[in-house]
Amino acid sequence: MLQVQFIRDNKDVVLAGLAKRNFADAETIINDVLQLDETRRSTQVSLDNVLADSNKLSKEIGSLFKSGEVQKANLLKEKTSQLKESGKELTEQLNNVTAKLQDLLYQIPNVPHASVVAGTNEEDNEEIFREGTVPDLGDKALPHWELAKKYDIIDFDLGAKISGAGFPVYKGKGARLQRALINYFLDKNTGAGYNEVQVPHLVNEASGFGTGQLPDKEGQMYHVTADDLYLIPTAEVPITNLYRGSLVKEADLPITLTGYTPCFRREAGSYGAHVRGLNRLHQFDKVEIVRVEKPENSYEALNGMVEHIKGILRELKLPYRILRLCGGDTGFTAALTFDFELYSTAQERWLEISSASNFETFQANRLKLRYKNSEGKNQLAHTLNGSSLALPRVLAAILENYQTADGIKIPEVLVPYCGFDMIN
RNA sequence: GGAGAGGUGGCAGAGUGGUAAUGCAGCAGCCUGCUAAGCUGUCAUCCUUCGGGAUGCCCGGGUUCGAAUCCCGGUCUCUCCGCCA
Repeated sequence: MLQVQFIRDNKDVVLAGLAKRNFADAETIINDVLQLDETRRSTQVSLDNVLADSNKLSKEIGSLFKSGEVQKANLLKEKTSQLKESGKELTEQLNNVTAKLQDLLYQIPNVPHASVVAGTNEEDNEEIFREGTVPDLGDKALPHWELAKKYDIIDFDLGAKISGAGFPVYKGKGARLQRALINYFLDKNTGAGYNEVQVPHLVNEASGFGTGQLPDKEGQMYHVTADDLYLIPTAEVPITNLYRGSLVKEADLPITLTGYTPCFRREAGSYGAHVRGLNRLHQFDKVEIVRVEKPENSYEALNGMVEHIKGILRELKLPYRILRLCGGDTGFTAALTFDFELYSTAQERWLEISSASNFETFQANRLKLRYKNSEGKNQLAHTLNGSSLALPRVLAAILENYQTADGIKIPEVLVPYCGFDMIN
């Protein structure tokens, strides 16, 4: 959520930023926000004055009672009723205007970073880096869902039986490879200084609000209505919310965390060939990294995260590219996002496997995540996160890119984690 | 699931109807020479015409001239019992 003060002071910047996202009616909404803010402030001044008068009277009445002047006190009491009335009215007005303002603020996405280009969808994203070689598999290359069947390592039908489509069952070496990937990713992250955490997979409403999944992405999360909890769509939610409402010491920054969780997404509205196999699931595993940073360090930190993820993909020897998302494709809460995509040789398409973002103060403002700066003042921190990595598509890419006539080779770095070097 | 206790600033911790003590930590300044201490101010949020004003004691209502304090509802934590991996 943007800060009203920021909008007030940087209206042009905000409008220009929202334009890069093709955010409809930006001008109207921003003007409404400013208008409501003004009304809010003037209403508050009026209310404050009424309350001040009322407080003054109360004090007088109090001291009159103390000195035994009951009659005078009772006379003053009558005067308070009118103040009470207008106080009530003004309070109602204030609540009203504040709620409206809040509603509007919740609808405004983050202002993109200066480096983000305008654009409407993924076609406008900029490729900024590419590395690794695409293996030549000839025309006998199988897509991962066929490989999974051939070697009996992932069973989509079984998953469909016990849960539904999009809930695969990993078996044998497939299950072991999953576990290997999780451990490998976590080791890479902790090796880079991230502190490992294990967090709940169900979160309350406040947490959903804190990181921005609620209210607008309500339909994407599984909602356990009996207890009013949500299954997490990403570890970002519980991990970032660890610091909701916190005032951290400057010396404790940066806070760097990593955690493995399953992720649950309803993916309402998804269909077609692009959701086959592991491409899009309702439940998948992911290892996440999260950082809380001082504002002046957050972009350097984002670059550090990008470099870190690059390192992992290099070790896995998978062909990948990095995109800087355009305004229209950048998530609601992010200011700058880099997507990592692996090349799926058999499907001949790029698969997103990581997204690293800087949210600046957008989440922190909702989370009330502040730190005491060097002047002793409380200041909103910057939050960042990235996947390192999302498992299913990495697995898909490994299966497809490492397939041979004899079976699927295991990438070297994963062999110690798997305990085997071939799936056949 | 049943019973009880509790939720006060960054932290600790008073306050049971008259308008949030105190300590520690942080920040600024002053002073002092001895392993850092002392003193002063500041130290939640909003508004402000920069004089101040308002709000704030888990959340939402209510009673009252006046609520951290009393009442009702909710929520969370802790303890005990029950159930149980």
